[in-house]
Amino acid sequence: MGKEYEDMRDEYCRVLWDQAESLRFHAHDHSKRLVTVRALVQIACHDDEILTETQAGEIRGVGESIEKTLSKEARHGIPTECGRYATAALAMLSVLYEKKISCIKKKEKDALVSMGELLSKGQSKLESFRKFLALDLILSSPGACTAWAQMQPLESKGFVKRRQRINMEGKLAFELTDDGLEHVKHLLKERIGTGRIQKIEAVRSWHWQNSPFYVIVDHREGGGESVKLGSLTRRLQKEQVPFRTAVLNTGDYLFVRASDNKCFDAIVERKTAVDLADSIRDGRWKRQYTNMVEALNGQQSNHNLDMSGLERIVYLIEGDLKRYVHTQCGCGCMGVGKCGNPTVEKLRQALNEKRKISKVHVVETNHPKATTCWIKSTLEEIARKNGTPLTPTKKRKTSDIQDEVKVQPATVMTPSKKKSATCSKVSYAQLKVAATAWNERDRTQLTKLTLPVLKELCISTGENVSGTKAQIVSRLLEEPEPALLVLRRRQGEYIPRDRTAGHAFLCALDIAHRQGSIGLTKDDLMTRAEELGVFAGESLYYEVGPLGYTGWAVAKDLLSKGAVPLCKRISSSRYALNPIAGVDANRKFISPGTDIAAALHYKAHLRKYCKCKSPPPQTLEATRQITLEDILKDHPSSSNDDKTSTIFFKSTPPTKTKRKQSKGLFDSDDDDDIIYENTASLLPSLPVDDDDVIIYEPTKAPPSPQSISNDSDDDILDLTSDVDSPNSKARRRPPRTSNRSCIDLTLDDSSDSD
DNA sequence: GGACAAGCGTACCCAGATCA
DNA sequence: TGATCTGGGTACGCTTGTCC
Repeated sequence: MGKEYEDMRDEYCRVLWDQAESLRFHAHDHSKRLVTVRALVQIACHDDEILTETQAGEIRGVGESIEKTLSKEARHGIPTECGRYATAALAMLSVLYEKKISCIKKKEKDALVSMGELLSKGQSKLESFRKFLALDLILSSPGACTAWAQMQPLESKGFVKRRQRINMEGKLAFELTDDGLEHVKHLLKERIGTGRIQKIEAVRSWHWQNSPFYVIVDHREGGGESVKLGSLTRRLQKEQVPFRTAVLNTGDYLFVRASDNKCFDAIVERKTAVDLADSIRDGRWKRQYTNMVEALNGQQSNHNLDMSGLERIVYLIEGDLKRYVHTQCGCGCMGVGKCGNPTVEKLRQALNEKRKISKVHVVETNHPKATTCWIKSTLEEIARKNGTPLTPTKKRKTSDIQDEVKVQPATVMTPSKKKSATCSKVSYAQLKVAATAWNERDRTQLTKLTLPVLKELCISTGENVSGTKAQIVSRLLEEPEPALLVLRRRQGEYIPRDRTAGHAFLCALDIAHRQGSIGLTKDDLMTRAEELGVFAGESLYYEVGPLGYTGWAVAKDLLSKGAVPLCKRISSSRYALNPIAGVDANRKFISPGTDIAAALHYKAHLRKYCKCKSPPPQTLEATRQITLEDILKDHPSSSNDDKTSTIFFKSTPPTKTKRKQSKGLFDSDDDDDIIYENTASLLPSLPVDDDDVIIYEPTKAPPSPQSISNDSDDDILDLTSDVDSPNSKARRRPPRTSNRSCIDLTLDDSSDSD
């Protein structure tokens, strides 16, 4: 039996409420108080149990200082009053929820609750020692009431809408939004006080006896408080990933075949940002690496496990390093996690050093959820490659059911937005003929095909299906897209269209990223994107209307669209690719912006849009073009067991990828491989025949980077390049905002004007 | 089976409002 | 004052139905 823990959400909210109250009397603490209340509401509305301050600290809006307050002030064993809520946020949501439900039942449209009613009813649902101030006091001084202050974050979260109603008490009325309704339904039921402590058991295993493959989790990960109390094991359980915990000498996770205890694919070391900094500081980083190398070489064993199937080491880095920079010491050390720890730059340097090593992969995720999804997809892929797909719906043992908290039903894989992608009317045989003609670049054969077949082929290869037959055939004869872009489109995730401003920005950022820049300013990005020639319009600076169009409007989409935005602002004035992977609403793994940008940039070179001389290396998994095998394997009627359009994430061992040359175990590779090595293992790959060797046939081989240019890493954009551009008409010279020339593109970031 | 048009959805872009 | 946010318009691409 695992140790029992306590859900601390209510207690943390009490602590933050008290802190917000104490800040009420100091005008200069106003913003600090707002932050505290916002954090309080975030914790109050959090879906899952929060067992530790570390877990609380993972929540958006809960920073380091609040985390510290929680660890100092929170006490265990305080039950919430029976039938009451510990926070005003939940009490008010409960009032609005009841009103909304009654309106839905009565088929009334207006579910508004007046401010006065909200206060009085909310008070009755709140723990007895908490009070809303009187309505007139709140109206005269809205910030005075900490209970009422919790309404604003609820509005910001989109749970509640505020309306002006002159005839209602307080002249304001509130309504639960549809989003809010969906979210609070279970939350309110679960969080109402029972007068006793809710105990939660640490999850130690799930269904591993019944599965052909399972994950072994180091028991310190599975149950250790310092590493977030097995939040990951509960997530594994939620995702129906079979696992058990055990003491591992090396690594945190292993993928094991049940029949013979053989480990497959990777030995995984998970590190949070702070843990990474700590381990570098105290020497564990080197020690653990040496141990893992020995394990990989068969010089070390873990209990009865057969380690011969291990092919690589994976570092799973969880969380944004920058978020944990310690500034409170005031000494200027800027250490991650605590004073004296290495800085973000040092950590990045350490990770980049690991990326240079073949057989070592660094995967960055933004959240334990993304980490879980990576583990799940890797295990699925291992099982699939070894001919025994996971069957998570096997009959459960009673003991397992007892161990369970709440297991969500198996998530349905994201269906394609396009109907035709999943509801193919084209038979496998027809598609095979079409794909073969496509593979051989045979225009005559392609022209003989029917339009539906050609359109199906377009979908499989990621091309648009519109246009006449001749247009479609011509489109299909272009260089194939990188497989990663085809996958992302099918996931319904945002990709800027070809030759738009967004496409150009990502190409420019890709170059900067590979040159080691820590980000580009708006001006710099505009200038570089313009000079690439990727943008099909006259100019990104084209002046239209009183304000003048700068093409910059699309930047907001790059920063916001999709489950994992492609870009991020790294400071108030600098933009960079998002290096961190994540998951979408259906818990499918989403590749990071760095990979998508590399794929788009590579495509721009394949199709001769881009004039630069620094194309992404052909050796990257992100630039792997879609192949005949990919298309056929993905057809619902292919021989594959999986009849859906599910695309697994292949964990391609370096020895089997199309690397030009492997210099041997743990030797540094060419610099070309450095940047993208990190997520190569994550990149999706349509199931491939036989032994997964990816071979480009000479007839369809993409132009090598060398053929496009024989550049070195520090090459510059050669705008005198004789690459034929379809957009070869004279381009308007962008208005210069600085003295930067194209040569500036080679400058390292330190030289960037800001 | 192919071509075409209408209707619809989405990405892109514009322009005014708001924020820092 | 410059940057960002946001709502609305436009163009493009996709789906579906119809006609040849």
